Amino acid sequence: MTFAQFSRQAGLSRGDICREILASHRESIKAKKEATAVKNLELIFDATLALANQKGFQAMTVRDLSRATGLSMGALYDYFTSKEELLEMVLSTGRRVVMRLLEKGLQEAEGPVEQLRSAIRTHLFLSEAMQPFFFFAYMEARHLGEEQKERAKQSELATERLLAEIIQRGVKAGLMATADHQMAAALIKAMLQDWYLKRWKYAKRRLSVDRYAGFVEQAALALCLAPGLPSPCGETSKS
Amino acid sequence: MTFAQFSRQAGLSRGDICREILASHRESIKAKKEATAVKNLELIFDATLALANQKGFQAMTVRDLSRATGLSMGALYDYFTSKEELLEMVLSTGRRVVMRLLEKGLQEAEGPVEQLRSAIRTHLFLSEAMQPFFFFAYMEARHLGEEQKERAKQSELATERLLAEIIQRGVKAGLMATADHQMAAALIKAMLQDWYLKRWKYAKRRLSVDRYAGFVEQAALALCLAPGLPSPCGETSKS
DNA sequence: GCATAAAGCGAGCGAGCGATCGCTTTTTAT
DNA sequence: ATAAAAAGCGATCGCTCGCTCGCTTTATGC
Repeated sequence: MTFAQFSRQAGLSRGDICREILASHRESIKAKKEATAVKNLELIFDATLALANQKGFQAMTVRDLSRATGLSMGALYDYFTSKEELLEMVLSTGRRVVMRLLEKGLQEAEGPVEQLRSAIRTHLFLSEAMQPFFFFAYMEARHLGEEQKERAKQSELATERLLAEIIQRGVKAGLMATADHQMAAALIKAMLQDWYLKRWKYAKRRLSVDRYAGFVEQAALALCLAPGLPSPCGETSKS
Repeated sequence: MTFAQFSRQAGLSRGDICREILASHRESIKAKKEATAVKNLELIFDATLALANQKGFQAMTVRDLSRATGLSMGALYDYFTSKEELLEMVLSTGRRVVMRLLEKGLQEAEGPVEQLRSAIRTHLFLSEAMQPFFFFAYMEARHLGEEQKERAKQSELATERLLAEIIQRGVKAGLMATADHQMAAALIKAMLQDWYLKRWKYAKRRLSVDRYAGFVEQAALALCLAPGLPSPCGETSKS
């Protein structure tokens, strides 16, 4: 699977996402006509991600947002009740879309090794297609309230667990060998996240997400398949 | 080398660091007596890192800092001329200390494999000893002015290059095999950074930095020594 | 074409920010 | 004990922020 193939089948247009936001915040959004509401929500969300990723959500002012969208202060507040709610809208909607696509992309592979490859590619392609959102969610998570911050941490742990369980199945099937499947998953996750956190670095090197995915796959398999290396926690591998 | 050994020999007390800050900003700091200045600089820097890592530097107010340090607004401004200068003071001093210790820690290993191990451990132990600073520098880098932001990027690339050069020497010596030493270095760096970025996760698991270092070492060697895997960029390994 | 609803506007509000400075308290030296 | 120097203080300033609301403009239905 390449990124081009993934993009074609994922079908995550901004319009669809904004329609979803509209549906889940119908009562607090003043606009009555769907076409108008979706058009402005697209403007607002694009501008929010662009501005916040450049200078941080706290440093971004609602007046900045007004300038970037072409909407007045008053018009903006027809779509959210406070700046904090805007943050929460972006994050909760994004998280929902990501979770849906991640689970969908994983059901199709069979065998632990293929599942690991699939999980790596799906995660990378998703973070490529929604890079501004992924970066935003990572950097702004600590500015959230306690319950929202907890959800962000749970989201991180959930994707790590997903990787760990694949590796655990691989070990049980005798296809993989690692001293600690949770730790292996954590290291793989760190490599996956580097793609959207260090975009500037990889963009400068003209490295495509397909090639990056290839490297991470190779590294992950070297890590999980490697036999006989001394285990750092005192046990040897289980194979 | 363990973290305990590293801590003993590194000798980076807060007092020493603050004395260094004082020396490099002597003209703009109003306090005349060194003892007083160092004591207050310690208060200010500790509180700044704690507050900024909890809510972000932008969201932290100088009044928060006043409350946390027990110093008045006026007294604080005897130690920096603006909130922005405070940010720059913390980052530039931290960067200087880190660079000095990193280079010092690396001169003592011989042979590419031992140098790679040493680089991994030194980086991890340093980020453990100065975790608040590392986290701060990572998260606040984009709030800096353009020239400071450029220095932060250069710093990131410098440590990556350091790893890449070790791997390149290992390949030339026939001890390592990888399709792309720069990419291998980038992935190792991502694993190193995860330690101070996801502190909450590893703390909850009661994972020591020594054990984490063992895992990363194992992963890095699996990545660099792995023979015969198909290269994702179309060439086979050079060995 | 007109009445009504929907959408959009932006000056203005109070709050809280970074930063200042004339004054008081503490320390030091004689 | 006293004068000078150093350190510490916090009310106050100008400014910008998030947010509001009465008004204008645009779209819709008959």
